[in-house]
Amino acid sequence: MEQSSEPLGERLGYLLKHAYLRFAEESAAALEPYGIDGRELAVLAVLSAAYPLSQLEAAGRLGVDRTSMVAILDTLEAKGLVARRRSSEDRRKNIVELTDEGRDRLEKAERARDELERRFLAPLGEEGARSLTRALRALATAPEDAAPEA
Amino acid sequence: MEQSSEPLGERLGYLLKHAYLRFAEESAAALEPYGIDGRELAVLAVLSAAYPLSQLEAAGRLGVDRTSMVAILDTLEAKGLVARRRSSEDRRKNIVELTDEGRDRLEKAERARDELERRFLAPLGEEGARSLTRALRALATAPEDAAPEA
DNA sequence: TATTGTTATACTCTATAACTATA
DNA sequence: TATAGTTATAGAGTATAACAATA
Repeated sequence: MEQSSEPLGERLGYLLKHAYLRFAEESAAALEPYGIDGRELAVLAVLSAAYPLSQLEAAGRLGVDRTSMVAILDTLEAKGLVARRRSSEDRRKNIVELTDEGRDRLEKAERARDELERRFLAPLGEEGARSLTRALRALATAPEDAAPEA
Repeated sequence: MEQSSEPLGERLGYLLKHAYLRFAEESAAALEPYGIDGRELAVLAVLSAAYPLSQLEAAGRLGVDRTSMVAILDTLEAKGLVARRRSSEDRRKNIVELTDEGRDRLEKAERARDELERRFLAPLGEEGARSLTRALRALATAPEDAAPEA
């Protein structure tokens, strides 16, 4: 008597997890030459905004909590890619800014990430890649949070 | 000067991770009434095969290592859903089988998982859901591993 | 010697609580 | 009192090494 369910490798949970894990693996490899990981790259990108951000603001935009942000910034600061300075307006706040090297690293690593995304999605074809991104966007956000697009 | 990269919420890594996390969250909620998690359900499903499996064989089919399998089976055995017995042919091996209650639980939890998958993918429509599954299947397996379908 | 199950250990990620300095 | 940054701690999850029984 065979089980009625599909093979394990077809289950949605398995597929989502392994698609993510495989991307994470390739992402680590693609960013390795730049000495940062995906999370650090996201922080650098956030900090490249038009106006300077505090640690808490940066954390809020990335959906990480402030204690994690401390650790990430410690690492990035040790690498010389960001600099903290006390806000003169509110001395509780740290303003975090990219160093020149941080800006340079961001630009190069972003190119590598972009190239990786293209390579990773290549097997799907152009229309398939667009369709996947659209679907993931719909699924990644809980229905309650979903803001109707303008 | 605005950054050239897309918003963080559009990055492939972010989308894959959060789509997975959201499914994992809903999956936990959907299975909660049955007293098992997704991993335990997968083990039960594997053990419902036509012929009995050893711990190592079960671990191999799920891609978990044998030390993790020990812990999962400890839990499932404590819940009365599986039973271990020494193989009489090779006394190093544990044959693991579903109990009657395990079989019953598997059936009910599988229905809940199936229902969850449908509900989770509903926003995509029927064709969108099929297309996503197809894409994830292509991405979840590394190109080298990809076996051409018969 | 190699394999199966087991235990112990370590390492990463993340979440929580508590401390400090400032407001 | 509340907020921003920090530190310490604990909890999942996973990987590695070593051990006992058996082959």
